[in-house]
Amino acid sequence: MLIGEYKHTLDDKKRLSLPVKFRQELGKKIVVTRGLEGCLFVYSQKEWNLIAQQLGNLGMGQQSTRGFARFMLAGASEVDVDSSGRILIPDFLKDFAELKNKVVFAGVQTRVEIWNERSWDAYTRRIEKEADVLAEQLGGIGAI
Amino acid sequence: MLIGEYKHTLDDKKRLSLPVKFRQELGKKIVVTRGLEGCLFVYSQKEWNLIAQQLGNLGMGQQSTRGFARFMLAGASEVDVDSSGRILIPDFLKDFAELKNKVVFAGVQTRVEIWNERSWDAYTRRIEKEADVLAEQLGGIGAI
DNA sequence: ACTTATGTGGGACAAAGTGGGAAACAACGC
DNA sequence: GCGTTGTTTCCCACTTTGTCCCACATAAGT
Repeated sequence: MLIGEYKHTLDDKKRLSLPVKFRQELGKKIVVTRGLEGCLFVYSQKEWNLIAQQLGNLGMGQQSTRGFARFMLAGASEVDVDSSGRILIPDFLKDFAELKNKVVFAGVQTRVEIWNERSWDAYTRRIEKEADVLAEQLGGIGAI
Repeated sequence: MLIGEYKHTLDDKKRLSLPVKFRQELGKKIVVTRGLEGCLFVYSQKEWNLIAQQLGNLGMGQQSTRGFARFMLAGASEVDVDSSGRILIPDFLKDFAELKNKVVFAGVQTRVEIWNERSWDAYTRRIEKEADVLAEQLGGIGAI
């Protein structure tokens, strides 16, 4: 399971080293795509196949699902992990997520998210405040 | 069942020894996550899997559950217990809970909580004052 | 008082993360 | 065609952090 939070640096050559804890589970070929709330989603090849299949199953019927499928599929990029555990972030994804020198990796079970540091800090601060309320709601379904 | 209160020290290397009474029940691999009221939650691998599964079942459709899943999952860290019964607290969790040199372990049935000493003292003092009121509320449902 | 268990500290070593240079490659102008 | 420029890829090296191991101190039990 992919969990945890790590701060890494995106260097001038657009290289980004993956946290060691994620390397084994992600494998040598991974998929990076546009995510929600302005971050990037990272999947292992295997997980990506499942996601792609589910997006395909949504069908062509509705405009909104077509849009979401395009968002995820067209925004996807297959990248190799190099010998020192680093990946190259394509320009359009770097721009999309507004990645600067400092980025945050966040493991969320089946995927890893890549955030611009400032956005992540702002997001977590907001969620922290809401966490108590959310916990109460979820408590009702026995989650905690 | 995990019960009791223990004061331990977090050293310069961010090492923290677990109270002996908790070691057996928690096992060799444990999970530390962001908790509520500014403390950390500690679960055994087994307990954590139950929680992670329920969080996974929430799906990534809704914004609020996505937020809470990120809070709990990205806020989590799987840590090993070393040969002398110590764990390493990641930086972001140390910052989150504002842990200083002295911390408090509190056993709460299925989980252990880790508190900054001052927050714990303040929290318990507050709860003590409210205890009689809380007891009345709980008395109404036959708990006490 | 002696032995055992527990909590704490420090030093040595290994590994992770990061930066920079050299080689390979393509695009461009002269 | 040739050289220049800029980009990409690979490899090496440095710095910091994490990990392991051992030692000491205090407390508890015999």
